[in-house]
Amino acid sequence: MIDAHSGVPRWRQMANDLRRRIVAGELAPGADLPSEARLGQDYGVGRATVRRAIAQLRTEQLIDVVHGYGTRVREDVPRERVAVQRGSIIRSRPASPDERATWDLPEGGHVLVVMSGDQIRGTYPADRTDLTTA
Amino acid sequence: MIDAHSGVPRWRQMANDLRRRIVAGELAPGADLPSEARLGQDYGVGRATVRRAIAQLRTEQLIDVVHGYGTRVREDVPRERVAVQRGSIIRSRPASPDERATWDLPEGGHVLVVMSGDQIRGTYPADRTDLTTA
DNA sequence: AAATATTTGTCCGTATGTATC
DNA sequence: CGATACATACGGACAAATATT
Repeated sequence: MIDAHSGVPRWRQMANDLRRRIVAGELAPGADLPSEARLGQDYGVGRATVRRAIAQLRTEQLIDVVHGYGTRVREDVPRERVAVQRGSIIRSRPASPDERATWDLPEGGHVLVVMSGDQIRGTYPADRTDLTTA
Repeated sequence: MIDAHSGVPRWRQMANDLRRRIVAGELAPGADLPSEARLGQDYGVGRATVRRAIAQLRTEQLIDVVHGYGTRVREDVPRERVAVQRGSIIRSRPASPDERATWDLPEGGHVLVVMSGDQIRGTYPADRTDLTTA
């Protein structure tokens, strides 16, 4: 499964393979991934490499990791719809540490910022919000 | 600077401190951060810990890292304004690997997706785009 | 052009701590 | 309490990209 001499880093080959299995539905939403130790055996790599691959899928928000439990394929969350006024400017940027704590956002989580002129009209967690321009 | 017994992981204390220095302007946009080796000496931690802190600031898109060169505080890029039609739905989600390659997005980079009904009207790199609801 | 130094990237092993079951 | 699993942290080694001499 892993070609150590392909020039592609092993952690990336591993992340690519896991991503493919997730997108294909082989690893369905809500399903548990094998443990880090098991993945290391399956792919023939050390734990640091496993964790690098897991970290990648995490920033892509394809999986959720729970300390002491394991790793799960992320399930779709119903998105709340927020109407924005005409003339608004909409921006997506990485959440600050405070914002991550406020909304329990994952690593790399973003927020949607709605502005009017220089005034900030609202800030919303990007992973569970859709903006509508009614 | 680092309290090994505070309960807060050392990499997080380090990331917090570097973030503070960046936001305060002590490390200005475009400025080079010290090398990993130097940071390790300054904070009294190993290289793995330095790299974990750096990775954090990277997902927060506060810094850019160039292989073989070093780490720089990210500079503000002018954002392109894209007008969206009334009735559109706007969503921000993590970029796929293909999208990251297309727009040269950093790890954890997002895209803004503009939809009308179930039709996708446009996809834009979130770090250099503002949407306007004219 | 070429060799050298610097710096980040990858990968491994090991140990210990902490959360969940 | 014990077993399992993820989190933190160190050390070492070599590869690859960049900059300098």
